[in-house]
Amino acid sequence: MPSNAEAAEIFRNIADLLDVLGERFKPEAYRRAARSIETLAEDLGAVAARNELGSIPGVGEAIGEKIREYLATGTVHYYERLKREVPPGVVELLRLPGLGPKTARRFWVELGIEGPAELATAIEAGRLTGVKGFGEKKIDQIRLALAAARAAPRSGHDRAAIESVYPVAERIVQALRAVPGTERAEAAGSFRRCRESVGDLDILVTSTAPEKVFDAFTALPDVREVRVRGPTKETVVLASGLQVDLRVVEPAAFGAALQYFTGSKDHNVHLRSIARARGLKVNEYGVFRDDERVAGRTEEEVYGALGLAWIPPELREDLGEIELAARGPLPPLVAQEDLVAEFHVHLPPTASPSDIDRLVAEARSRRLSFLGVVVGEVDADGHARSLPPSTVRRLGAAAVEGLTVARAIETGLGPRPEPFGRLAADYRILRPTRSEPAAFAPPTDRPEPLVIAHLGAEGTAPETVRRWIDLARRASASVEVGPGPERLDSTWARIARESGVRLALPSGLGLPPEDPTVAIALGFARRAGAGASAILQKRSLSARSRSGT
DNA sequence: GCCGTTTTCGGCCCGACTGTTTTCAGTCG
Repeated sequence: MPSNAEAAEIFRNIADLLDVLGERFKPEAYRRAARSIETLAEDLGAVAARNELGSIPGVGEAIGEKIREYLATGTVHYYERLKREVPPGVVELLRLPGLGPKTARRFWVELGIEGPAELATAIEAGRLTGVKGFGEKKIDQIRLALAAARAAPRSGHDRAAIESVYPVAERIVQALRAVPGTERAEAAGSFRRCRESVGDLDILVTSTAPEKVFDAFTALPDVREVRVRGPTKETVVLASGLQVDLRVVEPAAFGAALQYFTGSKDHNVHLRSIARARGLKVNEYGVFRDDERVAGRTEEEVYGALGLAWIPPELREDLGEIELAARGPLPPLVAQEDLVAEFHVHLPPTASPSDIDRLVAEARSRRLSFLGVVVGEVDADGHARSLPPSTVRRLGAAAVEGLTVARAIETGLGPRPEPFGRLAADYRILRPTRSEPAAFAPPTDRPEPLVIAHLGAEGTAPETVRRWIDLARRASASVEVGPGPERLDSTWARIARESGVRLALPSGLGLPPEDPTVAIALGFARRAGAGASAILQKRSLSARSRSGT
């Protein structure tokens, strides 16, 4: 079964092999294609069927042909040939930190070393001593890297889920903001772009006393190792294994540095080619014409100097956003202040009328205009439970000026469960079940589903998710987006949005202020290119009731 | 191998840091 992920993996492996073979530009070309394919919101097969492989950034004639070969046969001849040319162990050498293609190639060609085990033996036998370019420190470094790789064979390439990085980023940024001399401190990189997973955490600081910032950074409680420390950057590894890069720049360069360290790589490369075309140079210190800095203090300035509108970080993947920004300001993406409706709140079965009062009070203080509370649900075993009748009654009378209060039931597909027969509900939250593949038709019973939740539940096949999104479209329902295994990530959110399905985002009601769920859900929706109109709102509901029943 | 307000050929982002070098190569992001 061909998959985008496997195709990307093949092209990445081809890049590594070409690297070891000493190719100059092809490896990056294959990696670029791999990155594009990975973030594609659609199956390669579907794109190929429309004859549109060439529209994928970084995919041209040659790679397009290899994709078609892969889709048809499951393999790529070119890849198989390269694998026969290079011993597998030589590619493994590339995984060692500090050891790149040039060195791996030298080991292989000059010393006949064909893998990590042979390299270790060679070092212990003193075969590297006296070889040009290998001093004592370098050899020690390699020995340590080999030992680390033996102890944890697959570490170093793991990416952390963004929700787990949030508290870490928050803590570090706060700590650095507290350092005397710090003017600004921000997390950048894929974290700021709100990617689902984060490889390294990038932190950017402007300060009048950089040394103090580096000292505070090194002294953070969970720093396990300092990997690099220079006058403008430092890299540490936390106890969790997360690598954190810190850069300190002068305030006049903050915008340029933030832009640069937010990436993505492809986005930045594209920006620079535009700069060159205009006789400009972009780096992390600013936009320069000859030696004169023409922009740098803010990101808006940097984009402006290149003739572009500012681009939200979540869109910076070089997937067409730059071309859009060249034509004028981008349409606004959904923002925190658009999240004025909460459609999916659970209360414990023991909830009392006064719990309702508290919930309503919180909804008002958050300026929500809609509050939907689950009053009855069917759990995974088919057992139904509902809130006490007195609580439900209180809910019915809870609406206040400016706040609509609604009752929801949450069920799987199929006939409405009997226990809810007399329970008045305003809408239904549908929870997909994997065991109902034949039932992909819009339910006709009332109330109709408004939200499809828990869709990303672990183990759900992509094809099934696709069918649920299609069901949502036909039923005019929305799908939940956000972090965690039970909501959809930004790639799926984009697929949903592009097929006209609204996205349901949490409002944060009932969550502590430091909980990142809302920020991440918002980030995913923004990555999907969603504006406020793509989000399920109170008015989406009123529009439905007017046109329906 | 890709790509084009610099190009259909000839480029391919740019700088920091480390180690090994007396001026640079390799790696990394």
